[in-house]
Formats: sequence, structure tokens, C-alpha cells
Amino acid sequence: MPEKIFRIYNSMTRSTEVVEPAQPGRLRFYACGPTVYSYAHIGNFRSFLTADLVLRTAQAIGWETAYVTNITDVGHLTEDDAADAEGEDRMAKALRSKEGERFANIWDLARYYANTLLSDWQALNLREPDARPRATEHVARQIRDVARLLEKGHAYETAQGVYFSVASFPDYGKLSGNVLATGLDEGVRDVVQDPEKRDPRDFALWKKDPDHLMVWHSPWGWGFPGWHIECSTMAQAYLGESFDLHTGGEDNKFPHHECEIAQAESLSGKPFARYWLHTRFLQVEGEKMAKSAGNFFTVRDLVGPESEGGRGIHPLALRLALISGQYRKPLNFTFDQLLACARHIQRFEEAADLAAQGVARNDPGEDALGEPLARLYEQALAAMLDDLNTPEAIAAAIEGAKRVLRDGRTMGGATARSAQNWLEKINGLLGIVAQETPRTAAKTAGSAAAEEAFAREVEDLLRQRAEARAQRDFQRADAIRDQLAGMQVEIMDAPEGTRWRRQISNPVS
RNA sequence: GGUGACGUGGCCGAGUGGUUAGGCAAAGGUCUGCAAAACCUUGUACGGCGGUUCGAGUCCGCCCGUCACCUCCA
Repeated sequence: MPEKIFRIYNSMTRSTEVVEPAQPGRLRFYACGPTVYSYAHIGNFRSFLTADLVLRTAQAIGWETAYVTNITDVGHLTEDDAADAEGEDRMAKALRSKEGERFANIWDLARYYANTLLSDWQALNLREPDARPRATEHVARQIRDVARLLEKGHAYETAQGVYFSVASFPDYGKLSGNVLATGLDEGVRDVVQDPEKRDPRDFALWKKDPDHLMVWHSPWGWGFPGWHIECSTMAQAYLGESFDLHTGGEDNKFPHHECEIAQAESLSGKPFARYWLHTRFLQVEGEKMAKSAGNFFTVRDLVGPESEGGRGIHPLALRLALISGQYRKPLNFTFDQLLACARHIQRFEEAADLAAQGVARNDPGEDALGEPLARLYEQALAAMLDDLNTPEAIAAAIEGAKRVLRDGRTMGGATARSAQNWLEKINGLLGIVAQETPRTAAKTAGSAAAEEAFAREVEDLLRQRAEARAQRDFQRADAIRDQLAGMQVEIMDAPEGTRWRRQISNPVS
């Protein structure tokens, strides 16, 4: 394979740069994961999907990857040095809410939402990281890092906690441009503040609080770690003091990533991550996604079965919708777009079916698709290598699916093998053709049996309709068609017989 | 107030100096008992005003609008 150039926009330098891993051909990167105090929403996943696409693109050009993403299962303070008015953090608040009543304690809640995160992750076809560290499992190392920061004079202790001293790190602000303390000491700081803080910019490394729902013992007594320390500690634990790329949502840029840099570089004296990538927030129907606006969606709100209050959207349709805009621009998530994506997924699935049938038939003939499909794959890859230009890559993928569908049921074995190979490669790059990780066994077994019974029923009706049509009893044939429509089944008459498929559920209805 | 983005046809969304993005929706057509599906055909749009240029959606200035961050957030 000729040398491929992978370009991304580096938030640190504010310019698009060629990605050159410190070890050529081996990309080491860290993606900031969520706090597991609730179900992950589609905005969370837009950001995780960006990391997934970096991974897939790097792998597509033959790079090795070391990919680490965390789960934050410690409830952090709503501000760095202050709990909110009730003295609670986000996880404690979730536990106290109506939704939280079913959990025995805070650990139970964190475990539950971490598990739902993983199943949503699989549903949306995100590849697994090499490591998925949890904050609660790395507290000892966080304590060690805080102690070392104290030793090196980058931190100080007060009656309430341990703080990072921003004045000790002159580069503070190099990522976000927030260099001034102006405005930081007003407004929100009137709830609980630590009068011993030396600089309003200083942020908590450790909070002393023996009454918190999650506490650990430390040299500074019982308490819990600050929010920013977990990511820099875990990233350095798994990827080394210095690694290639760090990703997250645009909101992470400040303060979270700025603080990570301060901690990590103060400890190591080396650059932390060399490239920084931030995903912009998405909007929903033109507005900021917010519970109060009624446009707030978790993954399971959309892809969950209707029997469980979901909308029955194909998970890959959601995936496609969330990557249909380039990560660096705001994306307007709309239900029109989601419905269009569901159609595309259906086409990809049909193309895969046709290719599989063609391979099985293995009719003679020239390979009619090898060359054009290879070209379309190169187009898609080139688009992804250009700062993850997903819209262009998807356009090439759709064009390829069209070619496969056009040759359809008449393609020979050679053509079908090319089609199958191409679909696999496109799926490897974009993950929009088929799920790579099989869903959990129990789920599959249960729904497979139901699916089979349903298919038998449909095919029986189709036989009756075929008879009616043969007798030119169109009234009866149309009645059966209506009956199938009532079962959410649409049918396609073709010269070689009638095919059927489930109707795409309309997310708006 | 400070900082940074963005504004493209009915909708979503690429494109950064000169030649088609793509999709959805819509219209016409082929096929069909009728439909549906599939396939074919059809769109000259770039917030406003000025400027630079042989040529601007693309560069510059101003204005209008939307969004984000500035210690809750992906």
C-alpha cells in the first residue's frame, strides 16, 4: 500500500496537520468518556463516534492502534471546589432522583449505567478500545499523582482539599486561550468556596469529604479525587507520559483538557498529547439539545424496541445520522435525516444480501464491479484521511451500494465476490453496513425465534396472495397486502417472485 | 464583556478562486392487474452590502443572524 497521509485539525495549533505518530505506523490515543450517572445520549455518542472513526481510518491505512477510553464512575462536584446547594454531586443527585430509586447505592447506579453504555456502544457499532479504565479502579494512582504534584510544588493543601496551582504552570491556557482569571472569581463562586484557594483559576485535585457517597483514604484524609486528575492519570498509565492524540467533546477543551495538560506536563515535563481533536455539539431540530426543550434523546430512546418505550430505529441508521456531518461543524440532527439514513441502511443490507446470494450461485461472468468499487473505496478512504470528511465518504459508499443493487440478482460469481469484499471494506471504514460485534446472545436467541415465526406467517400470507393473483382475484390479493401492511411489512413484486421486508418505523409518529 | 465557530436549493449536508458533491423530499418516466420497491430523468443554491480579481459560494471589510466556550455538560 502506498504511504497514506492522515490529516486532522489540531485544536492545539488551530490548524490542519498531518498526523505523524511518535512511533511511525502506531497511533496511541485517548478519548474522554462519559460520567455514568444516566443513559448516554446521542450527543455523547457523536463524540465517541469521532474517536471510532479515527480508529477505523488509522486501521484502514494499516496503522497499529492503541486506543484507550475511560468510564468516569466517580461523581464529581458540580464545580471544582464546591458541591451544589444541596452538597451533592451529579451521581448522588441521580441516585436521589425518581429514576435512581431502584439502585441500592451509588456503586450499583454506576455499574448499571456503565453496562448500558457498553450495550449502546455495541449497538452503534463502535469498535472496542484496547483498554477502558474506570476512575474508581485507579484511585490509588490518582492519589500518587496528587502526592507527586505536591512534592514538586505544583499543588498545595488547604483545610478543604488539595489544589493545583495554576501559577506554577506557565503554559496554562495554551489549548483554550483562557489565560486570564478575569470573571472566574465572580458569579458562581458564592455557594461554597474555599477561602484558602490562592488563585481563582486553581482547581481541585482532591476534595476532603468523609461524608461523600464514595470515599477513599488518602494522605489528606477521607475524600475523593478531583475530576481532571482521573483522565491524565489513566491516560499516562495506559499510554505513557506522552502520546499522540487526545479527543473529546468541544466542552472538554476548557477546563477539562486544559487542566489535564497542566497536571500531566507538570508531572512528566514532557508534552502530554501532541494532537487534540474536539467534536462539536450537535443540535436537534435546530435547537440545543436539552431536556427542557423536549428534544433530548438517549440512544435507547431511539433504538430501543417500541415495547420498551423506544422508537425502534435501526441502530446503524442512528450511527449514520450522527456521522452524516463532519465532526468539526455543528450537526443539526433531524428526524427527516434519521429516516433517510434508515433507508440507506436498508439498501446496504440488501446489497449485502444480493452479494451473498450471488456468491452462492457463482454464475460465470466477468467481474463487472471490481474496478469501480475499488475506486469508490479509495474515494471514501481519501475523504476520511482528510480530517474525517464523513459526508464525502458516505456519498462514495452510497454510490457503491447503488452499483451493487443495480447489478442485483443477475451478477455473476466474480462480481458478487467483488461486491462482498467491497462491502466489508466500507464497513470496516465507516461501520454502516453491518454490526461487527454480535449482540448479546440472549437477545439474539430470543428475537431469532420470534423472527422466524413471524417470517413463516408472512410467507404463508404471500403464498395465499400469489394464488389469488394467479386466479386474478385482485380484491383478495390486495386485502392480503393490506393485512401485511398492518403487520408493518412491505412487499415487492418482481419477475422472479415477491420479496418482503419490515417497514422502516417512522421516528416521528 | 472576553474568545471561537458557523450561515449553501423545500430539508440535511460537502465544496475554499474558474469544470456534477451526495442524500432526503418533490415531479416525470420504465416496470406492475393496481400499487410498492427498484431503476432512469429533472434542481444552478450559496445571509446582506461593499471591495479585490479577467473571474468569488470560495479572498478582504462592514452589517445582520445562529451557535458554542469562559469551572454542570460529549
